[in-house]
Amino acid sequence: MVSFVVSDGSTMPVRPQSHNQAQTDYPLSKRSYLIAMNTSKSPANSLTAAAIVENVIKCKWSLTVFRLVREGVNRPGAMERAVPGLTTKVLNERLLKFVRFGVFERREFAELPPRVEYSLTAFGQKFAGVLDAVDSLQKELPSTD
Amino acid sequence: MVSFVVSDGSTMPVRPQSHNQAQTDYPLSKRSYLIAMNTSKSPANSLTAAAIVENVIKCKWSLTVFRLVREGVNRPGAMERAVPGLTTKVLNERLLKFVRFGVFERREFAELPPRVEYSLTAFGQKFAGVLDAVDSLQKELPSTD
DNA sequence: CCGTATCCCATAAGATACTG
DNA sequence: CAGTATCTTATGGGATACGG
Repeated sequence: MVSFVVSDGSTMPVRPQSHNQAQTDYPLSKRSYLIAMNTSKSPANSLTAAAIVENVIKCKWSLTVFRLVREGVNRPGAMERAVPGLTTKVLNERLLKFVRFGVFERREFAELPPRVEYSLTAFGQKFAGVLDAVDSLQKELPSTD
Repeated sequence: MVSFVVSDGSTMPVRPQSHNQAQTDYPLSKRSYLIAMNTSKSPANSLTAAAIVENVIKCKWSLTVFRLVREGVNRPGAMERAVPGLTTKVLNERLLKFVRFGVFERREFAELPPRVEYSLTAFGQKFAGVLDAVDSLQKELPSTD
């Protein structure tokens, strides 16, 4: 009977599985699961969408900031005031990332006091599609009642 | 003329803006941007979809692991082998989170050597809609050629 | 108002070893 | 094979202060 060597030197008997596939027989090669997941600094056009979403979203506040801008709360000060807990530092980190990845656009007005507004780029509009998918997920959740 | 006090005690003259809105006049109240963003440990049914996505996605490997399972690479060993750089520890952390949030289902077979398979739950299928949105984003990216 | 810099703590994550 | 534990390093993020 086939046996399986355990780390301590002992063996475990092997009951063949249905298809009894060898350990090399897996449906998927390593492929390119990684190629995009890099946290590189390069702009959007050298990354996959998945990588952009990861880079941009994997932060506690990313979705919040995105929604704010999308809904018109587009001045840093307003955003900070609208969301208790959101700090200047983190907000700016997110804004920079969104801008760097071509999701947000930054417009500065030559006024005093200074005024800056962020808005979605054309690509950012598409990006919103992801959030819409998230929202539609909501409907699938068991009711919280 | 109205002036604006700078931190050093000096003042900056203020040129009124188009609508010259007061600083309290912002389009959005604080609302519930936060309510869902908690990193609570509770299962899916007490969280919003956005929170689930954040909790589950805000990891370097989450999207990768999700795709693996979705495409049928559903045994931990296979996943680890399929993705260079993915470690046991991180993989298990992600698998546990996915299971806890009801995205993955874990099936254990009473065999030797032990076999475990993960698969998408019904909710997980819906979750995939988010990834589809990500993939469709890909088409909107400037060509990398 | 907008943005940057620092210091400090919490969490993420890679490497490694080990149990069932 | 599947999973847990531990240790160390890297990164995230909150608070605060400051400069344009």
